[in-house]
Amino acid sequence: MHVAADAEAGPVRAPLSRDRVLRAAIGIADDGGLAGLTMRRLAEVLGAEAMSLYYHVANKDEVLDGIADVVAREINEVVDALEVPSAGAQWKNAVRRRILAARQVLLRHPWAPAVFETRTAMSPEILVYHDRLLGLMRDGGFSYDLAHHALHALGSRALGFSPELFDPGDGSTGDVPAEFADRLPHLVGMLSEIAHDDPGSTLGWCDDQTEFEFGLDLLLDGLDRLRERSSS
Amino acid sequence: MHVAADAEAGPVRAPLSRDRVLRAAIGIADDGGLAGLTMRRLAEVLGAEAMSLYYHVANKDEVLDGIADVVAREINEVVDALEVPSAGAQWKNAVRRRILAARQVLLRHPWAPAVFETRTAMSPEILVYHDRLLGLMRDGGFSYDLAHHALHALGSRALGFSPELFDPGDGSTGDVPAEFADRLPHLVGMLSEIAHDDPGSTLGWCDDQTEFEFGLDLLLDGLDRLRERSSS
DNA sequence: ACCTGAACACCGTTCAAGT
DNA sequence: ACCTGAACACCGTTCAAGT
Repeated sequence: MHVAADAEAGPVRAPLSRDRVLRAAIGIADDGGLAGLTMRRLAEVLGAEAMSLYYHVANKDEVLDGIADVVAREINEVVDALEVPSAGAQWKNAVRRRILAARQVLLRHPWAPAVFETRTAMSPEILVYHDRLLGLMRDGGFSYDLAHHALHALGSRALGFSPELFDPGDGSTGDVPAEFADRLPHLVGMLSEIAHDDPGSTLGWCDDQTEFEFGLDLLLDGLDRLRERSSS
Repeated sequence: MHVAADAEAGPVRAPLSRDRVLRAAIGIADDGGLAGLTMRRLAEVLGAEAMSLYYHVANKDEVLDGIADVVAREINEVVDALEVPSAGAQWKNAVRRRILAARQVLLRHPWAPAVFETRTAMSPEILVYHDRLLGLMRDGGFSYDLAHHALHALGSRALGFSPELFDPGDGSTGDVPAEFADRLPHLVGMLSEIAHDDPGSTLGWCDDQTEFEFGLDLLLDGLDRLRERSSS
């Protein structure tokens, strides 16, 4: 009787924990974006009241710190499984492979770059990630000084993303050529040529992956040249 | 009498306008950062009620679009005053000077990069800025295809900023070396060497301007090499 | 130890109403 | 045409209270 009554009140919800809170938060962000991640919605998904979260997490900022760290751990697990030789001139390929692998993880969590950028405290896992990247550069013969500059130069590209400030070829610029043709001659010229080169695409289509790799290789090639110069 | 009564009610406030709203918004952001920019605070500064703003501006997003565009116009005014030769090999210096001038404007509006990054619609002034940048590359002999890649590779660096995902040398990493020394050997090694090279500074101090220029020159040098290769 | 209800101090925004 | 008061539907968070 008592047992039946308990059952009627619903199955006893698994107790909350910091870990369950963070996993639920990632699920919400993956499904509906960062805007949907509120403390109230988070509690709802967990079958609890919003105020219960504060027993396991200090505030929303700690939730954001936490999910950034979980994603960074996921990245570290993936890149640590990579086995790429990194001695001498091979450093560049090793770093490149690592960064592109990290990028694949981030593509599964499109909200993560925005969270990384708002964090002020360093996630422990992101520190580990950069430490390993530094290690690969050291294998290539980088001084700490050059490696330090390199980390700054790569910036978020080191983690596999590159915030698109504006997409010079997205629809918003492509569909007003007539109006701005005389005021934006080079932009219009560029976009029409891109459309011509790739007639099947919508005007101004850009391949994110191609552009990411172009910028990454530009930086890695430049760094490799500086490495050669400094070691000779 | 009537006049005195009116005077007692306070001087008649200048009427609102879209322009006054945007200027006030920039003032708030300059003084207290983006977090302080709320519709209610904005109205208060203007001596009006929050709801009055909606007669001049559709919503807060339009305020953010607007102040981004005003800053971009300020940048365009500064860089258009530059007179730097850009023909042939001189393109690189012209682009470099332009970008560093844009950066100086952004340093006066530290909140602006964050706003640029959240805008989805392109600001007309930012389109103009990039159109001129494309023009300089064309002067240097770039194909539209290479110039297009170049804009993607530069990303926000074209506008004079580079979001610091993490500062490998800021205080938060510098003051836990003992605890993480074994887990982060390269990071700790790098930071201690930087501290040694610059004993007067706090551990891990980084010169933003120096790092910005390092990354920028790495990209520009790489692009120049591609330009030479393609034109030969 | 873990969870909750009620309440507070904020947001952006709508809508009907004032001049 | 321009501005406002009252109100709505949200936020994150505190605090005293429940088990």
